[in-house]
Amino acid sequence: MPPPSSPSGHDSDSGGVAAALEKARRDKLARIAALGHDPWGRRFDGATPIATVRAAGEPLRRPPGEPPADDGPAVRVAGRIMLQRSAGSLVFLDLADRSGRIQVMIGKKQVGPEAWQLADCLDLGDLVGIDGRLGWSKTGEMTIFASALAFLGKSLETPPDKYHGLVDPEQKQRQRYLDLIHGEGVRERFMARSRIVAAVRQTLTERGYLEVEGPTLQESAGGAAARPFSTHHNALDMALVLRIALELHLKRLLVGGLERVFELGRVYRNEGVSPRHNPEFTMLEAYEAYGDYTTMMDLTEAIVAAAAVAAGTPPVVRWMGRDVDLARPFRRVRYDDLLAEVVGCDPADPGALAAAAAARGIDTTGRHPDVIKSDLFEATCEQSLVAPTFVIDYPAAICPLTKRKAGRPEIAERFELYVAGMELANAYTELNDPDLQEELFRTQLAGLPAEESMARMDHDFLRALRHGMPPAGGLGIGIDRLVMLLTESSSIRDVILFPLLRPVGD
RNA sequence: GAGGCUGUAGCUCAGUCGGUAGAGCAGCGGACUUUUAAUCCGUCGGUCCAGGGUUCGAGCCCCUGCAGCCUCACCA
Repeated sequence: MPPPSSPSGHDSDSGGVAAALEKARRDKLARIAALGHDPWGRRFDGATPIATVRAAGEPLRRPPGEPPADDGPAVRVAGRIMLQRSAGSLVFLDLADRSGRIQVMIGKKQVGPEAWQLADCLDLGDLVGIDGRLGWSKTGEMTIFASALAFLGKSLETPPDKYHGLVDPEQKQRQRYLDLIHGEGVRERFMARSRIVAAVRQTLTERGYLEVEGPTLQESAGGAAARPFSTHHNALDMALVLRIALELHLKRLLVGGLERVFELGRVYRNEGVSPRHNPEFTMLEAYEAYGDYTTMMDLTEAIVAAAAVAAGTPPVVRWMGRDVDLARPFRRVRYDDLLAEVVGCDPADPGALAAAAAARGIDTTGRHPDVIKSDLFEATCEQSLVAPTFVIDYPAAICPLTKRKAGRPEIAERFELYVAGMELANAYTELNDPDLQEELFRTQLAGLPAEESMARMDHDFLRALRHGMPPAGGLGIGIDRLVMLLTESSSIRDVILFPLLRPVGD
C-alpha cells in the first residue's frame, strides 16, 4: 500500500536503509498516480522486440561526432530500465527486454511538460513503454528518441549494483528473477535451455515418436538404483513415492503397441546434492520398438546435434576445464577394450582386475567381479573420456534391465555416452524376457540394504512383459547435463531455474 | 554425512597489530539538451550471519550454530 504522498520527505525513521530506499520509490509511485497514470500499468500492445528494433536501426548508423539523427522510423518498445543518466533537460535510459537492450532519450522539450514530470518519477528497475523515432545519438549510440512515455510498472526494491550485478551464487539462486535481469548471460542461458528442450522434442517427433506422460506418483519406484522421496495420499490413505525413472511405464506402452514413445519429464531422487546432482532433474527417455542400442546411438547423436544447433553452441566447447570437440560421429569403444587401454590389464581375467582395483584402493573383498570391474572403470576410464564417446557392451551383472548379446550372456547390449568425464546418456537393447527380468530383479533386490528394498518388485511390469513386449532400443538422457554441456556451465544449479536450497529465515 | 573456504550498508567490496565502521554504486538535494558504469558539488545510510566466550576493549581471537560454494561419499 503506498503511503500518503510526501515528496522530498526523507527523514523517515522507519529503520533500515532498505526501508528508506523503498520509501523514496513509494513516494514516486504516489506522484505517478497523482499525475493520472496507473503505477502498475495496463495492457500495452504492439511493442517490437528490442533486438528487432536494433536490427532495423543498424542501417541508419552514424559515426560518433556527427549531428544526432532522430528522424528514423517510429517504433514502440517495452521493457525494464537498466540504467539512467540525466543531463539537465535530457534523460537517457537503457531499456531491456528479453531480446536485448537499447538506449532511449527523453528530452524535456521533445516530450512536453506532462511526460517530463512522469520521467522525473522513474527509477532503475521500473517498467516502461516508449514510443519514439529510431536514430543515432551524437556520440554514435543507437537511440530511440522518445515522443511518448507509458508507465507500465513500479519497482519498489533497489536493484543490484548496476555494474557488477548479482555475484553471490546463493542470492542468484534464491532470487533467480534478479539473476535473470542482471546476471551476465543468465537470461540467454535459460532461453537456450528452452530451445534445447524444443529441439529434443522436435527430433523425436520427426522420427515418429509419441510424447506421453507417465505417473510421477507411484506405489514403488523402479527403473533406476536410487532412493525415492516418500509422500502420502490423504483420501486414499496410501503411501506413495515420487518416481526415480520413466522406464517401466514407457515399456508398458511398448507392450500396449505405441511402438515409439518418449517422455521428457521430471524425476526425483532422494540422494546427495552436488554440482552435477539436483534432487529433481529433467530426464528424457525414449523407446523404439524393433530397434536396439545401435538405433539409440544414432538417435542420441541426432538429438545432441539438433540441441547444439538450437543452443548456438560452438563446435568445440570449454567444459569442466577441458576443450570438448562435439564433432560427429562420436567415438564408439567397447567397455573391455577401454578398460584394457586405460588400465593395461586383461579385462577377461578377474584376478588381474581385482589386483588392479586393489592397487587403486577399491574394496574387492567378497564382491562380484563385474562390480569390481565397474568400480575400476569409474575410477580410471570415465575421466579419460573427453570428446563424446559411446562406451558399449557392458558387463551383464551390472545391467538388470538389458538384453544380453546373442551367444554372450556375460555381455549386455548397453551404452553410456560420456563427455568430459561425465555421463550424459545411457541406453540399452531392452530386456523383454519376463522370466529373466524377474530373476534379475530378485538378485538385484537381494543385494540391497533393507532401507532400499522398499523399492519392491514391480509385478505388474513383469505381467506386462509376459503379454509380450517387442524387442526395442531404449535411451535416457539427462537433460540438465546436456544443457550444461551446450551452455558451457560447470554447475547443474546454473541450468536449473530454481534449484533446491535449504530454507533460511528472513 | 566428512573436510576446506566464505558471510561487513539495498548492491559490489575494503577494513592494518584487538583500540570510535570505510569506499564506489544506488538514494536524497543541486548543476548540465547528447549521456554510455555519465560527470561535478553537497548529503543520508550499519543486527559486521546468529548465539556464547576471552579481553579494559572484538568486524578481527576462541567455541557452537545457520546458510552458500568447492572437494569427497551416495547418485545421473
